[in-house]
Amino acid sequence: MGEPRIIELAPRPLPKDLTPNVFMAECPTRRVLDRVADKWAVLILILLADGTKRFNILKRMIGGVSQKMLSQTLKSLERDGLVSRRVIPTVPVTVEYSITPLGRTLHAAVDPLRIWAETHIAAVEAAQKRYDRGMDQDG
Amino acid sequence: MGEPRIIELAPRPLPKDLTPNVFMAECPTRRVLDRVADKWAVLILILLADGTKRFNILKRMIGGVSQKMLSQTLKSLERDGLVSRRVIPTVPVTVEYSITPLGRTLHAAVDPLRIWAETHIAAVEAAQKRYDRGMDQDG
DNA sequence: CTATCTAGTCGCCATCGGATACTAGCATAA
DNA sequence: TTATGCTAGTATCCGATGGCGACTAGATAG
Repeated sequence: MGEPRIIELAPRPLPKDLTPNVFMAECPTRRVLDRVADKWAVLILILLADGTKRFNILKRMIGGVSQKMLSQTLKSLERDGLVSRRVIPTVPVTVEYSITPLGRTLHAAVDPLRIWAETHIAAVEAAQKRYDRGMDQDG
Repeated sequence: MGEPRIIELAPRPLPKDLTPNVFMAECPTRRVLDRVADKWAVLILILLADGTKRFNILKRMIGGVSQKMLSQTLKSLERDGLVSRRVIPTVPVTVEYSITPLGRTLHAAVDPLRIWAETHIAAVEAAQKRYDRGMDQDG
Protein backbone atom coordinates (compact mmCIF):
# COMPACT_ATOMS: atom_id res chain seq x y z
CA MET A 1 0.00 0.00 0.00
CA GLY A 2 2.97 2.30 0.31
CA GLU A 3 3.56 2.50 -3.42
CA PRO A 4 0.37 1.95 -5.38
CA ARG A 5 1.95 1.35 -8.73
CA ILE A 6 -0.13 2.36 -11.70
CA ILE A 7 -0.47 -0.56 -14.06
CA GLU A 8 -2.32 0.09 -17.28
CA LEU A 9 -3.25 -2.60 -19.72
CA ALA A 10 -3.05 -0.18 -22.61
CA PRO A 11 0.33 1.44 -23.28
CA ARG A 12 -1.12 4.81 -22.32
CA PRO A 13 1.35 6.17 -19.77
CA LEU A 14 -1.08 8.12 -17.52
CA PRO A 15 -2.62 11.53 -18.07
CA LYS A 16 0.23 13.92 -17.46
CA ASP A 17 -1.55 16.98 -18.81
CA LEU A 18 -4.60 16.53 -16.57
CA THR A 19 -3.20 17.65 -13.26
CA PRO A 20 -0.58 16.27 -10.95
CA ASN A 21 -2.20 16.49 -7.54
CA VAL A 22 -5.97 16.68 -7.11
CA PHE A 23 -6.18 12.90 -7.06
CA MET A 24 -3.87 12.46 -4.09
CA ALA A 25 -5.80 12.41 -0.84
CA GLU A 26 -3.12 14.42 0.96
CA CYS A 27 -2.87 17.27 -1.54
CA PRO A 28 -4.22 20.62 -0.37
CA THR A 29 -6.00 21.13 -3.68
CA ARG A 30 -7.85 17.90 -3.03
CA ARG A 31 -9.05 19.21 0.32
CA VAL A 32 -10.24 22.37 -1.39
CA LEU A 33 -12.04 20.34 -4.02
CA ASP A 34 -13.73 18.27 -1.31
CA ARG A 35 -14.98 21.49 0.26
CA VAL A 36 -16.21 22.89 -3.03
CA ALA A 37 -17.92 19.64 -3.96
CA ASP A 38 -20.53 20.15 -1.22
CA LYS A 39 -24.16 20.70 -2.08
CA TRP A 40 -24.88 23.17 0.73
CA ALA A 41 -21.73 25.17 0.05
CA VAL A 42 -22.63 25.49 -3.62
CA LEU A 43 -26.16 26.69 -2.87
CA ILE A 44 -24.98 29.16 -0.22
CA LEU A 45 -22.32 30.56 -2.55
CA ILE A 46 -24.86 31.09 -5.32
CA LEU A 47 -27.33 32.82 -3.01
CA LEU A 48 -24.76 35.07 -1.35
CA ALA A 49 -23.32 36.00 -4.72
CA ASP A 50 -26.64 37.70 -5.36
CA GLY A 51 -26.45 39.73 -2.17
CA THR A 52 -25.86 39.79 1.59
CA LYS A 53 -28.34 37.70 3.53
CA ARG A 54 -29.23 36.84 7.14
CA PHE A 55 -29.04 33.35 8.60
CA ASN A 56 -32.76 32.62 8.64
CA ILE A 57 -33.24 34.08 5.19
CA LEU A 58 -30.70 31.60 3.86
CA LYS A 59 -32.39 28.84 5.83
CA ARG A 60 -35.75 29.67 4.29
CA MET A 61 -34.39 30.05 0.79
CA ILE A 62 -32.45 26.78 0.77
CA GLY A 63 -35.05 24.05 0.84
CA GLY A 64 -34.24 21.13 3.13
CA VAL A 65 -31.24 22.56 4.94
CA SER A 66 -31.04 22.14 8.71
CA GLN A 67 -29.78 24.83 11.10
CA LYS A 68 -26.91 22.55 11.99
CA MET A 69 -25.67 22.11 8.45
CA LEU A 70 -26.30 25.73 7.55
CA SER A 71 -24.32 27.14 10.48
CA GLN A 72 -21.66 24.47 10.03
CA THR A 73 -21.26 25.12 6.31
CA LEU A 74 -21.27 28.89 6.83
CA LYS A 75 -18.57 28.49 9.46
CA SER A 76 -16.42 26.45 7.08
CA LEU A 77 -16.96 28.91 4.26
CA GLU A 78 -16.00 31.73 6.59
CA ARG A 79 -12.86 29.89 7.67
CA ASP A 80 -11.92 29.40 4.03
CA GLY A 81 -12.33 33.12 3.42
CA LEU A 82 -15.22 32.62 1.00
CA VAL A 83 -17.94 34.38 3.00
CA SER A 84 -17.79 37.03 5.73
CA ARG A 85 -19.94 37.21 8.86
CA ARG A 86 -21.15 40.45 10.43
CA VAL A 87 -23.01 40.58 13.75
CA ILE A 88 -25.45 43.48 14.06
CA PRO A 89 -26.47 44.22 17.67
CA THR A 90 -30.16 44.74 16.97
CA VAL A 91 -32.92 43.72 19.34
CA PRO A 92 -32.79 40.05 18.39
CA VAL A 93 -29.17 39.87 17.34
CA THR A 94 -28.90 39.85 13.55
CA VAL A 95 -26.11 38.18 11.60
CA GLU A 96 -25.39 39.08 8.01
CA TYR A 97 -23.47 36.85 5.64
CA SER A 98 -21.77 38.24 2.55
CA ILE A 99 -19.64 36.77 -0.19
CA THR A 100 -16.00 37.83 -0.26
CA PRO A 101 -14.01 38.69 -3.38
CA LEU A 102 -12.37 35.26 -3.12
CA GLY A 103 -15.78 33.64 -2.78
CA ARG A 104 -16.92 35.52 -5.84
CA THR A 105 -14.19 33.92 -7.93
CA LEU A 106 -15.38 30.51 -6.70
CA HIS A 107 -18.95 31.42 -7.50
CA ALA A 108 -17.89 32.04 -11.06
CA ALA A 109 -16.62 28.46 -11.13
CA VAL A 110 -19.61 26.78 -9.46
CA ASP A 111 -22.40 28.63 -11.21
CA PRO A 112 -21.84 26.65 -14.44
CA LEU A 113 -22.84 23.60 -12.38
CA ARG A 114 -26.25 25.09 -11.69
CA ILE A 115 -26.54 26.05 -15.36
CA TRP A 116 -25.60 22.52 -16.37
CA ALA A 117 -28.15 21.00 -14.01
CA GLU A 118 -30.91 23.16 -15.44
CA THR A 119 -29.84 22.56 -19.03
CA HIS A 120 -29.33 18.81 -18.97
CA ILE A 121 -31.92 17.75 -16.42
CA ALA A 122 -34.10 16.20 -19.12
CA ALA A 123 -31.24 14.11 -20.51
CA VAL A 124 -30.32 12.87 -17.03
CA GLU A 125 -33.89 11.89 -16.19
CA ALA A 126 -34.25 10.10 -19.52
CA ALA A 127 -31.05 8.15 -18.82
CA GLN A 128 -32.33 7.22 -15.37
CA LYS A 129 -35.61 5.93 -16.79
CA ARG A 130 -33.72 3.90 -19.38
CA TYR A 131 -31.42 2.46 -16.71
CA ASP A 132 -34.27 1.60 -14.34
CA ARG A 133 -36.36 -0.04 -17.06
CA GLY A 134 -33.95 -2.53 -18.48
CA MET A 135 -30.18 -2.38 -18.34
CA ASP A 136 -30.09 -5.92 -19.74
CA GLN A 137 -31.40 -5.01 -23.21
CA ASP A 138 -27.85 -4.07 -24.08
CA GLY A 139 -27.16 -0.34 -24.37
CA MET B 1 -43.46 23.66 7.21
CA GLY B 2 -46.03 23.38 4.43
CA GLU B 3 -45.53 26.93 3.16
CA PRO B 4 -42.16 28.39 4.16
CA ARG B 5 -42.88 31.99 3.24
CA ILE B 6 -39.90 34.02 2.19
CA ILE B 7 -39.75 37.19 4.24
CA GLU B 8 -36.98 39.63 3.48
CA LEU B 9 -36.17 42.56 5.71
CA ALA B 10 -34.91 44.60 2.80
CA PRO B 11 -37.39 45.46 0.05
CA ARG B 12 -35.46 43.25 -2.33
CA PRO B 13 -38.10 40.97 -3.82
CA LEU B 14 -35.97 37.82 -4.20
CA PRO B 15 -33.43 36.96 -6.89
CA LYS B 16 -35.57 36.30 -9.94
CA ASP B 17 -32.67 36.22 -12.38
CA LEU B 18 -30.74 33.67 -10.33
CA THR B 19 -32.88 30.60 -10.91
CA PRO B 20 -36.33 29.60 -9.84
CA ASN B 21 -35.84 26.06 -8.68
CA VAL B 22 -32.45 24.75 -7.63
CA PHE B 23 -33.12 25.85 -4.07
CA MET B 24 -36.28 23.78 -3.66
CA ALA B 25 -35.50 20.37 -2.26
CA GLU B 26 -38.04 18.69 -4.54
CA CYS B 27 -36.85 20.19 -7.82
CA PRO B 28 -35.16 17.76 -10.22
CA THR B 29 -32.39 20.26 -10.90
CA ARG B 30 -31.63 20.23 -7.19
CA ARG B 31 -31.25 16.46 -7.26
CA VAL B 32 -28.88 16.79 -10.18
CA LEU B 33 -26.89 19.43 -8.36
CA ASP B 34 -26.63 17.17 -5.30
CA ARG B 35 -25.22 14.44 -7.54
CA VAL B 36 -22.77 16.79 -9.21
CA ALA B 37 -21.64 18.24 -5.90
CA ASP B 38 -19.97 14.96 -4.94
CA LYS B 39 -16.23 14.74 -4.52
CA TRP B 40 -15.86 11.23 -5.93
CA ALA B 41 -18.11 11.97 -8.90
CA VAL B 42 -16.06 15.03 -9.77
CA LEU B 43 -12.77 13.12 -9.64
CA ILE B 44 -14.13 10.20 -11.67
CA LEU B 45 -15.54 12.54 -14.30
CA ILE B 46 -12.22 14.33 -14.67
CA LEU B 47 -10.28 11.07 -14.98
CA LEU B 48 -12.67 9.45 -17.46
CA ALA B 49 -12.75 12.61 -19.56
CA ASP B 50 -9.10 11.86 -20.29
CA GLY B 51 -9.84 8.35 -21.47
CA THR B 52 -11.54 5.00 -20.83
CA LYS B 53 -10.34 3.26 -17.69
CA ARG B 54 -10.85 0.01 -15.77
CA PHE B 55 -12.24 -0.21 -12.25
CA ASN B 56 -9.01 -0.92 -10.45
CA ILE B 57 -7.15 1.70 -12.46
CA LEU B 58 -9.59 4.31 -11.24
CA LYS B 59 -9.27 2.93 -7.72
CA ARG B 60 -5.51 3.29 -7.82
CA MET B 61 -5.60 6.73 -9.40
CA ILE B 62 -8.08 8.25 -6.98
CA GLY B 63 -6.32 8.47 -3.66
CA GLY B 64 -8.45 7.49 -0.68
CA VAL B 65 -11.44 6.04 -2.48
CA SER B 66 -12.89 2.74 -1.27
CA GLN B 67 -14.16 -0.04 -3.55
CA LYS B 68 -17.60 0.50 -2.14
CA MET B 69 -17.76 4.21 -2.90
CA LEU B 70 -16.10 3.78 -6.29
CA SER B 71 -18.52 1.12 -7.50
CA GLN B 72 -21.43 2.99 -5.94
CA THR B 73 -20.50 6.32 -7.54
CA LEU B 74 -19.83 4.67 -10.89
CA LYS B 75 -23.23 3.00 -10.73
CA SER B 76 -24.91 6.35 -10.05
CA LEU B 77 -22.98 8.05 -12.83
CA GLU B 78 -23.97 5.24 -15.19
CA ARG B 79 -27.62 5.56 -14.18
CA ASP B 80 -27.47 9.29 -14.87
CA GLY B 81 -26.06 8.61 -18.32
CA LEU B 82 -22.76 10.30 -17.55
CA VAL B 83 -20.48 7.27 -17.88
CA SER B 84 -20.88 4.00 -19.74
CA ARG B 85 -19.87 0.56 -18.52
CA ARG B 86 -18.57 -2.18 -20.79
CA VAL B 87 -17.89 -5.71 -19.60
CA ILE B 88 -15.12 -7.50 -21.48
CA PRO B 89 -15.20 -11.29 -21.01
CA THR B 90 -11.48 -11.75 -20.55
CA VAL B 91 -9.96 -14.30 -18.21
CA PRO B 92 -10.57 -12.27 -15.08
CA VAL B 93 -13.55 -10.29 -16.24
CA THR B 94 -12.56 -6.76 -17.22
CA VAL B 95 -14.86 -3.76 -16.92
CA GLU B 96 -14.17 -0.58 -18.82
CA TYR B 97 -15.67 2.75 -17.87
CA SER B 98 -15.95 5.58 -20.39
CA ILE B 99 -17.36 9.06 -20.32
CA THR B 100 -20.46 9.65 -22.43
CA PRO B 101 -21.12 12.75 -24.57
CA LEU B 102 -23.48 13.95 -21.85
CA GLY B 103 -20.82 13.35 -19.23
CA ARG B 104 -18.38 15.30 -21.32
CA THR B 105 -20.61 18.37 -21.16
CA LEU B 106 -20.66 18.00 -17.37
CA HIS B 107 -16.90 17.61 -17.30
CA ALA B 108 -16.64 20.97 -19.03
CA ALA B 109 -18.59 22.44 -16.11
CA VAL B 110 -16.72 20.71 -13.27
CA ASP B 111 -13.19 21.11 -14.52
CA PRO B 112 -13.18 24.85 -13.62
CA LEU B 113 -13.59 23.66 -10.03
CA ARG B 114 -10.32 21.80 -10.20
CA ILE B 115 -8.70 24.80 -11.84
CA TRP B 116 -10.07 27.06 -9.12
CA ALA B 117 -8.80 24.76 -6.37
CA GLU B 118 -5.32 24.77 -7.85
CA THR B 119 -5.34 28.52 -8.45
CA HIS B 120 -6.70 29.76 -5.14
CA ILE B 121 -5.32 27.13 -2.78
CA ALA B 122 -2.87 29.62 -1.28
CA ALA B 123 -5.57 32.20 -0.57
CA VAL B 124 -7.76 29.60 1.11
CA GLU B 125 -4.97 28.32 3.31
CA ALA B 126 -4.05 31.88 4.29
CA ALA B 127 -7.67 32.55 5.25
CA GLN B 128 -7.77 29.38 7.32
CA LYS B 129 -4.62 30.36 9.20
CA ARG B 130 -6.04 33.81 9.86
CA TYR B 131 -9.31 32.32 11.09
CA ASP B 132 -7.62 29.78 13.36
CA ARG B 133 -5.26 32.37 14.87
CA GLY B 134 -7.64 35.04 16.02
CA MET B 135 -11.13 35.66 14.69
CA ASP B 136 -11.67 38.22 17.47
CA GLN B 137 -9.26 40.81 16.10
CA ASP B 138 -12.07 42.11 13.94
CA GLY B 139 -11.91 40.91 10.35
C1' DC C 1 -3.33 -26.98 -3.05
C1' DT C 2 -2.06 -22.21 -2.43
C1' DA C 3 -1.50 -17.61 -4.28
C1' DT C 4 -2.98 -13.98 -7.44
C1' DC C 5 -5.65 -11.33 -10.58
C1' DT C 6 -10.15 -9.42 -11.82
C1' DA C 7 -14.62 -6.45 -10.20
C1' DG C 8 -17.15 -6.06 -7.18
C1' DT C 9 -20.45 -7.21 -2.62
C1' DC C 10 -21.20 -7.73 2.49
C1' DG C 11 -20.73 -6.68 7.35
C1' DC C 12 -18.88 -3.90 11.03
C1' DC C 13 -18.24 0.41 12.85
C1' DA C 14 -17.20 5.45 13.00
C1' DT C 15 -18.60 9.63 11.41
C1' DC C 16 -22.04 12.59 9.04
C1' DG C 17 -26.27 14.77 8.74
C1' DG C 18 -31.40 15.64 9.95
C1' DA C 19 -35.03 16.61 13.49
C1' DT C 20 -36.06 18.38 17.65
C1' DA C 21 -35.31 20.94 21.71
C1' DC C 22 -33.12 24.62 24.11
C1' DT C 23 -30.79 29.45 24.94
C1' DA C 24 -31.74 34.56 25.69
C1' DG C 25 -33.67 39.20 25.26
C1' DC C 26 -37.48 41.83 23.59
C1' DA C 27 -42.30 42.41 21.51
C1' DT C 28 -46.96 41.14 21.16
C1' DA C 29 -51.26 38.84 22.84
C1' DA C 30 -54.56 37.44 26.43
C1' DT D 1 -48.18 37.97 34.73
C1' DT D 2 -47.73 34.14 31.61
C1' DA D 3 -47.48 32.43 26.87
C1' DT D 4 -45.76 32.72 22.22
C1' DG D 5 -42.71 34.18 18.67
C1' DC D 6 -38.75 36.36 16.70
C1' DT D 7 -33.52 36.34 16.32
C1' DA D 8 -29.00 32.95 15.50
C1' DG D 9 -27.40 29.61 16.73
C1' DT D 10 -25.88 25.06 19.98
C1' DA D 11 -26.70 20.31 21.98
C1' DT D 12 -28.55 15.92 21.69
C1' DC D 13 -30.40 11.81 19.78
C1' DC D 14 -30.56 8.71 16.14
C1' DG D 15 -30.75 7.03 11.38
C1' DA D 16 -28.01 7.31 7.03
C1' DT D 17 -23.56 7.56 4.90
C1' DG D 18 -19.02 6.14 4.05
C1' DG D 19 -14.41 3.64 5.07
C1' DC D 20 -12.08 -0.82 6.03
C1' DG D 21 -11.40 -5.42 5.63
C1' DA D 22 -13.12 -9.92 4.41
C1' DC D 23 -15.20 -12.54 0.98
C1' DT D 24 -16.85 -14.21 -3.84
C1' DA D 25 -15.74 -16.55 -8.42
C1' DG D 26 -13.24 -18.31 -12.35
C1' DA D 27 -8.81 -19.04 -14.25
C1' DT D 28 -3.89 -18.94 -14.33
C1' DA D 29 0.83 -19.59 -12.15
C1' DG D 30 3.79 -22.34 -9.23
